[in-house]
Amino acid sequence: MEVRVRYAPSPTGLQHIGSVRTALFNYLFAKSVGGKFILRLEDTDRTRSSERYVQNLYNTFRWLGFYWDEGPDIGGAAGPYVQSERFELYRSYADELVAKGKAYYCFCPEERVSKMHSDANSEEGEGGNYGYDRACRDIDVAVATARVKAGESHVIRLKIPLDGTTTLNDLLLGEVQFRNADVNPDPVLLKSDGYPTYHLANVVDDHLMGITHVLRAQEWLPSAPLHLIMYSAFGWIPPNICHLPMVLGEDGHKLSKRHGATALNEFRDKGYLREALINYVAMLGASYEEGHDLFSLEELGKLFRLEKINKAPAIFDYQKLEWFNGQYIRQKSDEELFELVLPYLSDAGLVDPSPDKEHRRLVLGAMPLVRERLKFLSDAPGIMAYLFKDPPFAAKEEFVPKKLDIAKAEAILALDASVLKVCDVDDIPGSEEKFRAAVSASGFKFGDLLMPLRVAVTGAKVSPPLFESIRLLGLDTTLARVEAARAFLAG
RNA sequence: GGCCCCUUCGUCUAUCGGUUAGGACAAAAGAUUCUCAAUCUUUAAAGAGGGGUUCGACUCCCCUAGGGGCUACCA
Repeated sequence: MEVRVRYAPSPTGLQHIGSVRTALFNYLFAKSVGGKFILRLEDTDRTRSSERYVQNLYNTFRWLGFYWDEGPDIGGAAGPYVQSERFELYRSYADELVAKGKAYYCFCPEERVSKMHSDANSEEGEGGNYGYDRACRDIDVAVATARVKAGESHVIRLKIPLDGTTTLNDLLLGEVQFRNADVNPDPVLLKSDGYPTYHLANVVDDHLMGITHVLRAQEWLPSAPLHLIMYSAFGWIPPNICHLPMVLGEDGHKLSKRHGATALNEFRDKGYLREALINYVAMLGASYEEGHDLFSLEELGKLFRLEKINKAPAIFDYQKLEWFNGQYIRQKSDEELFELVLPYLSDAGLVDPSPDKEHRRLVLGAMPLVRERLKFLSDAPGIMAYLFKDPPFAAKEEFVPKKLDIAKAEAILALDASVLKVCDVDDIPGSEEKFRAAVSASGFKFGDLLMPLRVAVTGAKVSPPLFESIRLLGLDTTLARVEAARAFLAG
């Protein structure tokens, strides 16, 4: 039988690390067994769902580069893939459960129920289960049906068995037993607005869409028995279920905004590469081959094994992700990196979005100089600005090598200028040779000779390699900057 | 409070009863070097605690502790 898995987000927020991780694991699992990966939009929360988040979802996955085989935007045989478009379905299935005596109409005002919850939470509880008191469970069906027909506002609740146990055979966790008395007492299946809750919709749709494996985050574990009870109420065979370990922030809590960047578009804007993100996230809570840790999406799809996933939650480590990012940046060719970095340079106003020949030459030529200095693509404008405009000079002290003074720095600059004038700046070893010769003649150290020049040319004590930079800029620009710096120091 | 899950270096992990407990990130030191990076070498760093089972436990079982999640007409 063909394996079918789904990613079923609700468009109530931006795509973030946690949800993308679930999606990725589903995708990799599907790939590893030649199955299908399906997207289903769970937009049954009418107040929180928004089209904006749907677009964010599409954008995110287009950027990441792994996509579903069936989904709202590309269609498929099991559609529609948007739950609001399947609206009528859920009512009829909920009614079916009522007819079977597995669910019931509930007329309790929402305020009564929520008051019950808040009371239960404020009392320093003496134990037992909180939640709905099942007041409507035993209303005569005929009476209840009549009230519904009369138009009375109501919800439909699932009858959780009062005793017995429900056993989940989790693909990762193994057998997990729940006493039915501990399960959320009679959860709502159909809301008073006629929309299903997650519980109903996910069970109905997973069944109708032929989902064979449900991989979801471990935060869903407590509702697994409820879903199992529903499957058996319908008389359906439940899918295989696997609860994935959660991703936590540095403080050990569920990853959220306060941990820093968590939304995928933030990572993209910051200049993370999709390869790095995918590679890192895939390795969070799982292991593949020992010995190396750089894997492409394709390799991960081949190597993925459910059994290799860890049960314990994993802490999201931004530093390790940064390392992956550096690795992938360094793998890029000059041309590839050029394309990646260009949007950042143009956003910073350094180059035109479609740069002229001279700017292309500069940017492309700078790629070998900056490649291993970029942690993020967004570092590019800061590192490369001096290539496009004369640097502002911050402070005179910047020019001064250790143990020297401003007058010495100025003298060094004068010397540098004279050496530069006899250099062929395209000949880097040759130029360096000439400067080394000047070292012995002047008595300054090689580094001391270059520091003021570096600051004059690049505007900072930390920069890409000096001689390469000078070659890119050309002798005229370089000498002009040296003169400007001398004037600055003298002034 | 109740229920459930989890527990190897700071972090991500390897180990499927017998290993000097391995690797990666981060950290520290060194090499290299025109700065900063990158790179290379080296170092430090772990089986939560207590009981069992066993000839032998990180590995299996139990208890304790700790961490996490859930406990909605949100998903």
